[in-house]
Amino acid sequence: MKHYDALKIEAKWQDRWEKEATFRADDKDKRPKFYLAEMFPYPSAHGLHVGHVRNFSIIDCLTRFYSQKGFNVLRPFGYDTFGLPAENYAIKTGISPQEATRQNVENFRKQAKRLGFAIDWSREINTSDPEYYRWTQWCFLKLYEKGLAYRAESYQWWCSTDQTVLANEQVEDGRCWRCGNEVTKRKMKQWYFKITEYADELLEEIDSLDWPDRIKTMQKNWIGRSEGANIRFKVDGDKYDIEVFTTRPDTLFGATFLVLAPEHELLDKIVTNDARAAVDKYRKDALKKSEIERQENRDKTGVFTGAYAINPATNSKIPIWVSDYVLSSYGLGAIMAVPAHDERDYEFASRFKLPIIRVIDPVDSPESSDDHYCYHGEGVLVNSGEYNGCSSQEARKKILNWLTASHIGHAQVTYRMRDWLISRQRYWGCPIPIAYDKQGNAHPIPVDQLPVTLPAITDYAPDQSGRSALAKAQDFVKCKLDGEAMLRETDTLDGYACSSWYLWRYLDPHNSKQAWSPKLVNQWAPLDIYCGGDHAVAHLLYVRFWCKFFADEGLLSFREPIKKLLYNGYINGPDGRKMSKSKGNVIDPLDVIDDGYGADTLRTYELFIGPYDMDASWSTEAIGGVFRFLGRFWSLCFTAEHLDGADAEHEYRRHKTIKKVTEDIQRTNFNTAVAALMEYLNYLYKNGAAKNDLVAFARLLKPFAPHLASEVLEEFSADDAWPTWDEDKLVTDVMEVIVQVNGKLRAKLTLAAEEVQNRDLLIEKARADAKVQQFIGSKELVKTIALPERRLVNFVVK
RNA sequence: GGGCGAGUGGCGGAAUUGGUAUACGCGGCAGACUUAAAAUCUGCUUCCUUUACCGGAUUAUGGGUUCGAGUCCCAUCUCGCCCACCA
Repeated sequence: MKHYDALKIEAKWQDRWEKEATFRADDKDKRPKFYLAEMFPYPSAHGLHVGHVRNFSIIDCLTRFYSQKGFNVLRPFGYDTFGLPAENYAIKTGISPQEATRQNVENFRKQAKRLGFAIDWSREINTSDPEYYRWTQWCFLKLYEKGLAYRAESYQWWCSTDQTVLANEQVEDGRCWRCGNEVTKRKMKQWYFKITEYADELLEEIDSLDWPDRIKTMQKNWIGRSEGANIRFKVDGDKYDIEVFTTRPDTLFGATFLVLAPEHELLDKIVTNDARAAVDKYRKDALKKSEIERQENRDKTGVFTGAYAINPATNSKIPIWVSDYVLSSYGLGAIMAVPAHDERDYEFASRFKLPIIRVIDPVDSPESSDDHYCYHGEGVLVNSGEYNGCSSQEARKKILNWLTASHIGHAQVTYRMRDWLISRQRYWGCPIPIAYDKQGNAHPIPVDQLPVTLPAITDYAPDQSGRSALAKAQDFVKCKLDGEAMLRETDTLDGYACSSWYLWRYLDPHNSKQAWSPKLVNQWAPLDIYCGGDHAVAHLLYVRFWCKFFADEGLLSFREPIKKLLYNGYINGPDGRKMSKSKGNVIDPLDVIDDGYGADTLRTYELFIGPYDMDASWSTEAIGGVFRFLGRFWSLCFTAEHLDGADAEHEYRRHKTIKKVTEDIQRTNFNTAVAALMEYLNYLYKNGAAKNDLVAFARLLKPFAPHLASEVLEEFSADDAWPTWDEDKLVTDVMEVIVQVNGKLRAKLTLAAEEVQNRDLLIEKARADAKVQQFIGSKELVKTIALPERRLVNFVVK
């Protein structure tokens, strides 16, 4: 007895697809283009996991769907290979990151091929390939040329385990995103990309994107735009001014003290001799605290600097304090404290017995306002001289005008987002193409000398120096530029730089003259659909930033790189917990295939498991249901007798399924598309199937189970063109009508179409039903709702 | 603390503009085939009452709008995610 031998079928088709390069995309094809990609994977030593399979299967389903619909589809694949795991592995084992990466990539490629994805393998890219990172370096130089890559010294997040600085996007809850270690601040000279230059555009264009609202909100929060004012306060009896940022210039009359962040540069200059010792100690302690410690203890602490400032509105002397509740990295690192209308300032003022002056009364409840020192809403100004009686909104404008006219302040927009810190004190990354002369001035490496190749070394471990292991490679460090001896930059680029432009390299992957040809990229990009389950604010913000920059450079003709984003959920272990080796709940997708289920079952199951954007738990039982489904289709095709032709009922079912599956895939409701196919198959299984039915079924199934579908289409000598439905076939002669009494279902009638269309006849038929009669009885009929188009009648009785 | 989203059988989940709640799958029960098991096939499977029919209840809880509410509105509870000393 023959049976569904998934592995045999899959080997046959994978072999054929490989030999025929079936999925190679043609740049010259004139059909409308469709460009899709998943977020390329970091090829770990563990190989593909079920999360990758879900992610790749979503894109593969859409790739095949649009391809079958006749689009010129491009779906590439690549590897994001720079990063800490390979380097840490090298430190542990001595196996070079180059070698480990080579092995991991090979394994990933082999595994991806066993899943039968419709990938154009001729476009494979790898970010640690010198031919790739040569152009990452070129991108860096482009940004440098325009002043958007710069070097500055400041306090940055430092991970003492990984011995490197981190970008703000890589610090999660005060911990390193890689190792989970608590991070602290360290003052270092570092390279940055000026992403804040594009903050407004990045914010404004979010709304135009077909992205999940969740991700859009996260990016908006991350950018965090605030409108307000910068205001200068004179330091009493000194030459210095302290400038603060506030969103509420209307509360200026209530500013009773200033607070500086511990890192503020004027702190040293204004502190009085009496206070110096206490201030120095406070600053030292604050910098030593990790972010976790700062968050755990939110009790306000602080020290008086001994100095005073002049409130420009009241001309009164107000004390200047230092406290770590003011963040050095936001605004100007200094605030005017208005304790009557800001809870943090209120807490601080209460603790240190500082004056509190109310300057805004709520409009609706002026009597009770005495108890509400911390009223932070809008209202009417009091204790504010000439502005008394003015609404707070109005006062905001008036006071800002006065500040501007008298050169004390000006309107200011501030962002929560900071510039992107890109240097890493690690070996396994793209070298920054910069060298320094004897004076320490930075010089870009000329483009014709790229790539600056990462040298092979043997000792990868970073030390406490804050420099990468590259610093020990003397042959690498020493170089000559225009005959002048220089020392190379030994920090490497954040891996996110490598992934900020790969979506364009895919479109011109073998170009040795340019990072990409604008003609080719503008032809294929922007990406029509992108899918991933991570990097909501890091990668997905950076790639938008680079897109805008290169559009300004004339190298791209679009300003947003990704039209539609699908953010897929995770797949947890059968116990509902995150899969991890230590919990012993890891499902290896290759094991699932080799157990006999095959790739078609695995892929279909992962799309059927639930809505693609929700987390799901693996079920070792439920995958059997999908295997049975595919097995039944196989046996219906290859072992059963086929009907000579399809009757009206078969045609109705077929067209209904075509419509449902087509619309569901377009709506990315993959799970219900599979359910519709199961329902159709159950029908065919019971009632027999004609060749037409099976061919249509195979075409609809192909995006989910491409091997089996190909096998069936070959058997019936049919192509894979996406089937279309005929609305006429969905209209039936007889239909079921729902009859309700007081909104409750009481009868289902089977009536001819003409009977339903005739409203009076429909009501008559419905009312004549014995069951309906029973519920209406002798009660008074108040109203009758009859909706032929909804096939529904509702009798309302009293 | 602020913002957003969600709550449907034993389980994963369906219900596209308010119109048959529980599609599809898993699990469970019964039966067929078999010496037996596996596999496969058939039927049943929201809950209560009932041998069965009939009937009643039901989409976290309470209220509202409506001929009709899982879907809309208000309140409450629970969970999830994001932000969080951002001036």
